[in-house]
Amino acid sequence: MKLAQLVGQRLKEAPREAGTPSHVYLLRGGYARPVAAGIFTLLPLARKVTAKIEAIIRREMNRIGGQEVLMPVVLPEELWHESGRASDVGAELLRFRDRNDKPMVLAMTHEEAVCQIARSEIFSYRQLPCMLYQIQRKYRDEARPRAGLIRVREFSMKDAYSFHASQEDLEHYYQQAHQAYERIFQRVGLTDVVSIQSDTGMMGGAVSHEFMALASCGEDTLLMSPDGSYRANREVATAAHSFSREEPLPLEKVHTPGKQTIEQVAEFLGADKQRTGKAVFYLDADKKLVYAMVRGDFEVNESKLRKHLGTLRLEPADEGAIRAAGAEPGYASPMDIAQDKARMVIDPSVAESSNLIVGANEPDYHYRNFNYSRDVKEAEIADIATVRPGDPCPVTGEPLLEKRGIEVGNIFQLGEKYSRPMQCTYLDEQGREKFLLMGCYGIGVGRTMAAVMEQSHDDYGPVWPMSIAPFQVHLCALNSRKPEVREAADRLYQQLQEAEVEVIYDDRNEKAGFMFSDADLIGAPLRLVVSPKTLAQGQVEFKTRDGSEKAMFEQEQAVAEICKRVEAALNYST
RNA sequence: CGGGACGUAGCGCAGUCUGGCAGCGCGUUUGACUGGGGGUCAAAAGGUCGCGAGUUCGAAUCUCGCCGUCCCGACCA
Repeated sequence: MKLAQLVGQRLKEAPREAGTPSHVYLLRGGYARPVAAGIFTLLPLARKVTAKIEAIIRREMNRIGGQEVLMPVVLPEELWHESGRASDVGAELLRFRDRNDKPMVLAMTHEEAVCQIARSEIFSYRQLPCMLYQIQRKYRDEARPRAGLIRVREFSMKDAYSFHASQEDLEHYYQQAHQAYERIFQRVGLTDVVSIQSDTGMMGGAVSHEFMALASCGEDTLLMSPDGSYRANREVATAAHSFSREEPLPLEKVHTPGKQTIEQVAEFLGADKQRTGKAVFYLDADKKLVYAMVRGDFEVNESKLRKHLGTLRLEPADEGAIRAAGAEPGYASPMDIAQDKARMVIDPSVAESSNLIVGANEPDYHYRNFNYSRDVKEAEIADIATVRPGDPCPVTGEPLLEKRGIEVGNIFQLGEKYSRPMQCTYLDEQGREKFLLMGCYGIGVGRTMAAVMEQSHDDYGPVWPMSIAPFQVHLCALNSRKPEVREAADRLYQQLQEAEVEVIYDDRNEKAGFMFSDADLIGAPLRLVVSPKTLAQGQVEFKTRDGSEKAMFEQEQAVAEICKRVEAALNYST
């Protein structure tokens, strides 16, 4: 391919909307163009990269017995009613009607569709286990797309679904999938990927892991022990706190005029925030009030709370709802909540501490010396506190580190979550009808490309690993109007093509710096430069994009060297 | 959905406060020179100033409404 004909202009300056490195280089390098918020066209460079990522995914899915299928993007909404998710998910699911006024949706994932196949095609334990996968587009009507291809509304995803006759078999396969994912991310060149415990969220199921590419622009927050033995999404992370108990002192009502926040109360009473209790009110999916309480120096973790409550939605409660349960906003007391009007969930940081300052349930008053076991009759105790960096690791006890990550993949043990409502059954050896046990496994393709860019770039552009580079070699002919340069470069171009090396050839009559800048933005791992200077020595210049190597070769040697390196880099073995 | 910023040529921006010919740099086209990190000179093409109303002799500029994009938060397999 000649660079002059490559569609996708390189830009000297980044468009204003681009913030993160991958977003900047996707736009500057001519990889992708925005069509609407969170909706992109992939230009040839990006499509070459994603095609290579997809090929790697296919190989690894096939290796663990995957069978590729292709399910539709447009699905009847009734399928989503069958699974029960039509009412669980909100506006992210784009719903519309077809010409016959039939309610339809754009698939945001394909559990329902694959269940429909499973129940019509899988009848016997003899067919199990099996796994179906596809690489297909998904649409999620995200409230806030961001960071280029990292969070988009329409995207390409590899999604896989496995079916099993037993929990043991599901768990065994889950391990295989986990290993396949590690191979995939290694092969695409992601250097910092960790699998972490995660929230199952709307997918449901018992066990799940997220694969996180560590990157500062990542939107997920991870907590890790320094030795890496504990890794969890902040949504589920726990800490091994120890709380000190003291002899309970008598309750004492104190005047705290106008002091509503923890900061104000603690400062006014000259106490540490650790000596206070913080009340936070929510409304669950049924609009029932939830009273959540953590120690004053903690924050309520809504993911953990949601999971504990078994609800998919939580919203902050307004003052009216709080008052309706007999609580005073700003001065809420855990002792005066009408039990039938609110669910009270108390974090161990409160339940296991002594003599805390809490609200007195009337304006401008707090209590000192609140003790959960003495002062509260009925409440649920659950870990609902957000873990902070520095908190003690639940495994090693060391201070936890906080990192940011891009979720490039995830795997779930779904069990019967979908097979039961959708009636996906098979007959076991005894002829009994049973529900299929399912696992599901996703990888975001475009997001993976962006994550590689985030992890592998310099000030001039992406530095692609050979395995997914849009081109393997960038050939520059400097001063190409000189016949000897053109002749030598043309010959190199031809030889490389004949050797089936993927080469981008820049024979434009441009200044060296201009051409090098374009080459940096395209990011091919190897570069050859032909110029009057190199030809004076009968040679061409060889460079690696990462700057680690530079050498002069005779032409034939150069071709041989390139072939050798391309082959070596792609010859992946496990 | 809450808060903030922005919308003028393909990209980056000035002009808007204080109404009066639509500008600059880069990129693109043509030619010459140049030749190892976005070069120089000359010429050229390229605009419903986000959209719609209104005020005015006159609106990119003032007023009202709408749309879009980005950032922070909420939300999110």
